[in-house]
Amino acid sequence: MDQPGQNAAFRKISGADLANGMGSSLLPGPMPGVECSMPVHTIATILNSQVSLGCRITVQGWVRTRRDSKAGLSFIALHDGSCFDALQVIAPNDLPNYLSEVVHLTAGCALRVSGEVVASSGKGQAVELHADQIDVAGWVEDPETYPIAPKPHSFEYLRTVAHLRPRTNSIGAVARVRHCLAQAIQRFFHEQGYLWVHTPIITASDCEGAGELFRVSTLDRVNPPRTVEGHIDFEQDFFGRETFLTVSGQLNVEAYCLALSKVYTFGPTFRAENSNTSRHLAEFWMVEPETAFADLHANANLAEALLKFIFQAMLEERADDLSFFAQRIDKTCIQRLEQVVNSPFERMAYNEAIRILEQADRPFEFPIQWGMDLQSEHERYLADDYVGRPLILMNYPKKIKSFYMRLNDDGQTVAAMDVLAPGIGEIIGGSQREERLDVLDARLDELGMSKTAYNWYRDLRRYGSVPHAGFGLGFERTISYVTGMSNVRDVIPFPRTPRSADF
RNA sequence: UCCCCGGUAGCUCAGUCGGUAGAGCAAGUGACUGUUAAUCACUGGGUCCGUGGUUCGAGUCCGCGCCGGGGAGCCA
Repeated sequence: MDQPGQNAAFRKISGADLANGMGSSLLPGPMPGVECSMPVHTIATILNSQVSLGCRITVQGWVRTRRDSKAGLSFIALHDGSCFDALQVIAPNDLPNYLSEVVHLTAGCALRVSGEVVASSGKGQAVELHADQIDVAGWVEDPETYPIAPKPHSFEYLRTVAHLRPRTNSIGAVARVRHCLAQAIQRFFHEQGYLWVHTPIITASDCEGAGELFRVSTLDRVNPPRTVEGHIDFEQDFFGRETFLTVSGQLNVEAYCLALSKVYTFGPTFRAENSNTSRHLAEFWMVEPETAFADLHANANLAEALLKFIFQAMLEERADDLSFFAQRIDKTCIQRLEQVVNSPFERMAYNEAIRILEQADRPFEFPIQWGMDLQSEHERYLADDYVGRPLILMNYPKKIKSFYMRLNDDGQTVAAMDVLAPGIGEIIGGSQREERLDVLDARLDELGMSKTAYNWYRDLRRYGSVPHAGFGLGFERTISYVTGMSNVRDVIPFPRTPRSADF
């Protein structure tokens, strides 16, 4: 109802706000100089009973389905993305545009609807909106070829219409889950006293060792400048040297770690690997905390606490979307999250893992041998079958791990760790870093890597070096694990993979 | 990049022995209905991924290419 004072509880909306997509926000408090006749509500607030029955309100969104009844009304399922469920709008046939517009609405049409919130006399919902005004903001020009029909689509097909797939139940739910997880990650680190460090996207380091790099260049592609030897002369490139998109913020964030103690990065990373699997993207997001005065065990504890915190947030904040995933995508996804939150992660040394694999009553394609890198089949056996919950594997042979990982006293293993999630595999890879300059240099020499290229990194070991540790959490793999969506291409808005950068 | 499988209506798929195209859903129209994956009837809808070949004749068989899926490697 338009009682004085009620509007004040909600931010008033202007046309400019609507154009900016702010119309459905529910920020409290008035905005000076902005006038509007009626508050605009998100569907979430209505379905959460935050709006009293009898209130006259406006909602805005897109039609999911329309059903007509000869009782003199139509039912419109209206969706605005604020929650999983659609709002049922009752459109009585005495609306002035009922015959001319309402009965022709199809999936995807954009509407502004005003009316009264009433108790539903149907079964599927508690409340509905009895419309007294329906404005069609945008029609679907050819309903027959509208790519998102009100029916199940394959995810493979939806990738070909990535600009419209967020209108589906699944991808919309993924978007809310992704946001919720991102917020929970930031909240966790903030509450733990970690600083978010914005490490560079462009890097000159061509041997971070984590994968193939994308080159960043402004040189003429057809006739690039050449050196006298005939090589491309990157001296004339934008940065005066060869540069790439980063594959990891780790080395840079270590510098801030050794000044601010507790730091993390959260941003996109890029790998030009020709990987064609359900777990790899050329552009993906990664969370990389780095903690000073921390050893591998503190690092593992942080990884476990982080995952438990964000999964708990999921259970509390996105129950609607989770129940959809449990119903349609992966029956076990909710109990899996509850189990992870409530039970300790298993910790296991690489040596022990090898012993267990040797004794497994199952043949492996790759025979078990100390010193080998664990294959997918081995990780799967350990995490899925032997342990059955998240598993932290630690202390791998140095030969299969990166140069910056701290050498253990046995001289054979390094303080590395992988967190393996059942059904997904590795979602976290991390280590305690080598803080001793002489040991680090020996490793660089051993691997034939240039010490001068790493001078600034070596400086950190020269000036007030301390033990420190960190890890990388694959954000898309985490979303996959939470939702049961089996392909990471379906948990990032616009996936980039080999031979595919559409949209 | 390697191995295996697939590409037919807007979508999901069937298509026998090589003989010229089918279903469900979606869409349109109508009937019915406080409906909710509504139901029922009718109607429209096809570059059978592309290309070359075999054949009297190719959705079907063969070569090459492109795209997609599953697995592997790389990794997060």
